[in-house]
Amino acid sequence: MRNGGNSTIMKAKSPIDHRIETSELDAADRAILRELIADARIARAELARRVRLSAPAVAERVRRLEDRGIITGYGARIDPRRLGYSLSVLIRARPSPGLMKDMVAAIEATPQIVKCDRVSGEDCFIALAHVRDVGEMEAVIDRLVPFGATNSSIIQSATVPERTWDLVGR
Amino acid sequence: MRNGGNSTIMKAKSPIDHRIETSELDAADRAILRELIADARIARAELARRVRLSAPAVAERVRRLEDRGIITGYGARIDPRRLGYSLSVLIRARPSPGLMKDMVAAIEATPQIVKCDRVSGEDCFIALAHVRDVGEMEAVIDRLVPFGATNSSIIQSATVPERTWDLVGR
DNA sequence: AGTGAAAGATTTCAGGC
DNA sequence: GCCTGAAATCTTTCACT
Repeated sequence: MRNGGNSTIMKAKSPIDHRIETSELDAADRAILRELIADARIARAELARRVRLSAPAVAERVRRLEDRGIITGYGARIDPRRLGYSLSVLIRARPSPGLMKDMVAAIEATPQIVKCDRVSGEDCFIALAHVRDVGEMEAVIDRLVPFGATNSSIIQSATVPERTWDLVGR
Repeated sequence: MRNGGNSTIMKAKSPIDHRIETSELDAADRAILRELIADARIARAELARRVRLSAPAVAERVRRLEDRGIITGYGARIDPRRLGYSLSVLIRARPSPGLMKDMVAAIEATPQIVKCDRVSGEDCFIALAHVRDVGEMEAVIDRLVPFGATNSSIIQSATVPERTWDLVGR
């Protein structure tokens, strides 16, 4: 036991200090996760160098992270702007009584909506749509309007641009 | 010119039918994008088989998609639940007059917030936070409260679970 | 631009600690 | 659970179409 001995489960001190402790993961696993979140296509050999293990050891750990469901997959990140989608919109939606199903169907049938969460609170859904222009935005919204109230916010910039790795901790 | 000849730029017919045409991208590029969005770690050789090109041709196309800024990177997808973050929360926030900077600082300093967009409309920010429990959620919200109004929605499920590939079209 | 083949890396599989 | 070393596979480069 060389690296895995100290399954560091730190105790939180203040409510906010819940230390982003990743139960069951040792420092090597966390390092691997951080590297793979930042660059999924890194070579195993290079990854091994960075976390100071051998290539087979890293491969085995990655496999276990996948098996345990911690890593769910690997994806290319694309820039919707470069594909001609110059506007990104967050749409909050609350279906009218009895029209929930229809609104869900409309959301699913609208390809510009690339993600939609069901949420608690005053809204029911929060959807993310990428559209080519204001006209297309209007068209997307008009698809939902028959089934309830909507509230749209155009995304102006990313104040915090994706930093999932912070969840992993050191 | 064998595959790249017909840069299919289809004309949209109805506002919603903006056919998700990916200007300048031919069918092979789009197929490559879809495959890489779905699985970034696919071997070039396998990718080549699927889009029916040779490995060097695919490698060259991928390189150009990266250079053109269409592919911005590759990342491992992780499941926050499996890391102990059992609650995901969308927090809308509107800073009080003059406290915008402070609120941004608070957002940036809160690692549970893994993403935050500046938006138009009645809110200013929409942040995504992963927290371990209700107590930690409260702690995160309490960090923002001094600087303005907030409105939290717990994510219950994913009505549409990430389908960026739909932007790419066929 | 794409193909096919060769050289260089990488990943995987043994066996041992 | 990890390491070293060898075999299989993949990636990259280069000459040619």
